[in-house]
Amino acid sequence: MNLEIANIFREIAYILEMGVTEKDGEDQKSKLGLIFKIRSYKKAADVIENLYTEVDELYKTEKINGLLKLPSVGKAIALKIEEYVLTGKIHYYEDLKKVIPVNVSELMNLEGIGPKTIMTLYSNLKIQDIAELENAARGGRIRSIAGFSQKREEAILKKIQFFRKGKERRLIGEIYPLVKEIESRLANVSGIKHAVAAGSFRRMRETIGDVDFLVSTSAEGDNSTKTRIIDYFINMPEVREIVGKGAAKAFVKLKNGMDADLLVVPEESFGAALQYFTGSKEHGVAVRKVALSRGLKLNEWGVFDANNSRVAGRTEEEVYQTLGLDWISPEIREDKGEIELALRKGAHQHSKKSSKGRTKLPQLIEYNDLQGDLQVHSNYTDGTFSIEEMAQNARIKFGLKYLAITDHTTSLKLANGLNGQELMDQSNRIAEINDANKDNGFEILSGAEVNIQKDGSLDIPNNILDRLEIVGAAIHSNFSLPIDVQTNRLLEAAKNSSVDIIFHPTGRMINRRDGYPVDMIKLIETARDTKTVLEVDAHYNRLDLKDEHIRMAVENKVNLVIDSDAHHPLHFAFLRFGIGQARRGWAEKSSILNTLPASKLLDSLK
DNA sequence: GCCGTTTTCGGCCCGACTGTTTTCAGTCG
Repeated sequence: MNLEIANIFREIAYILEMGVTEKDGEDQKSKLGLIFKIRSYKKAADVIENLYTEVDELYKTEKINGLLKLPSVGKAIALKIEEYVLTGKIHYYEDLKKVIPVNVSELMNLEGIGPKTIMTLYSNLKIQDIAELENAARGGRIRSIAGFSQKREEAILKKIQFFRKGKERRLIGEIYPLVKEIESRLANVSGIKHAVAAGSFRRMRETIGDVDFLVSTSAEGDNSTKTRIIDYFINMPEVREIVGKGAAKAFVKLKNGMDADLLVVPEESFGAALQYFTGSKEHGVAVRKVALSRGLKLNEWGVFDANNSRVAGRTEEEVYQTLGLDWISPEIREDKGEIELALRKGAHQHSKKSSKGRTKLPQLIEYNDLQGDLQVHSNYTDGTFSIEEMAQNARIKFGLKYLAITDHTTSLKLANGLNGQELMDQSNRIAEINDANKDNGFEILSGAEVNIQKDGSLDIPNNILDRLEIVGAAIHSNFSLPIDVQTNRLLEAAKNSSVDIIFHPTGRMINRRDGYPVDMIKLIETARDTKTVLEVDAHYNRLDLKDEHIRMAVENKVNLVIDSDAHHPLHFAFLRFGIGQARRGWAEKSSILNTLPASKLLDSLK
């Protein structure tokens, strides 16, 4: 429901935007009014898309007043939401569609095509969607429109190609090594002082659309240095195509299909540029508003006072501080309450953005806070290495103090799941290994990743499970049951006295499948009441829980763990992505049990 | 169309690049 409404509001905004400059007769003032009306619809769309609760639920309990409490939702938009909830339609939108029957949302997917271009294409050639645009371009009809050239026509065909290929966002784990490699190479180019991959990469988002490299140079005004840096960037071996370049910027397409940008700034602007290019867009907009409210202006070159002289910009800390804000970790820069909490006392009070009783920014878990890993697989099942090899790598290469071997259980035939007797044998083997390595300060815990069956029962009896130290339960089958049945399976598992942790609670695979439907509020409440731990699976194609669920769990005082789900010794590196995910969910060290030493961790389980 | 310890009117985030209608509108992040 929320996504449908958000899409309608966004489409309304685009259609209004298509007509803005057409109103020649109208004065500048009403034109401006329309621009801000458009912005209002877009803002409302963003808010509704990101809501925790469905608007029809909200409407059911609080009627129109509930809608009006949402930020960027006023009377006109609330009435339209109400209309959609009650009738499934918004007649204002239907009417606009009658006048301009164009699939704007689809055409907007083409890079470089915006509302104005879409309007021109429609009024000249009656083009309504990408298929018709492609036909017109192939037939050479685009170039006949005033202001369009053959070059533009070819560019459009190219953009359609890119769209067709699927501009899928990359999983952060897939591109992490390459981005880090480019980042460190840039840092070593002479003339560059700092080099950072900013954007969603720095915010540790699950998926990355493009990478923004930011570098600073001490040689201010020295254009030859900047040119040399830009030349270095566009000539890197990873570059397939140069999309564009200016005096201080360059855009390229990498051989792996990903877009990458470079921005070169002087050292005294580095902090402001880093703030700007880290985003998110919403966070940046909100921070610039804070600047305005204090009579300052913020852009990528610095913070400027009323006389337009720079008062900050060298470091990010300095930028935030000058605006009266505490420095905010990149992972939570989403304008979801962090700015209100970062405001130093005295400023603001009434905000529609809630942060559930918080008065300060969270002290996020740090990237070196984990002491152990509680979901690790060995060659007893579908892992590729022995228990000893996994343990040795965790200890020596990744600095961990303990891990739990949690191989699959019997009903997971694909993974050669262990039965009760085999689990006991493995547990004895683990005891032997621990005995033989008493002095290395590392402990292997016995465990299992038990299957939750269709009715919520487990495929290993409790009297066996109770002899293991870590029991994780997970769903691996029957994904398409309805939400109430699926949720009940998980609730039954959580209520099981032998189950310590629910592994990868939603079962999703990013970019591949959505996961089974779960009533996450019920699961979180049950986890809280039964002292069951929820896992943040750190494998970059899972990252399960999602950030908003982590935040809900933390607010409800549910304990979490971050596990690599390692099937190979190198997979312990995935823990970084799980920590990033936990940080994006506002998790503090105290919420994550495997930041504790093994003995205290075991004491904290049910 | 939304918003408000400068509140019911008059504001609303900002700059770079592109292509071309050579002075700026359109698009993007």
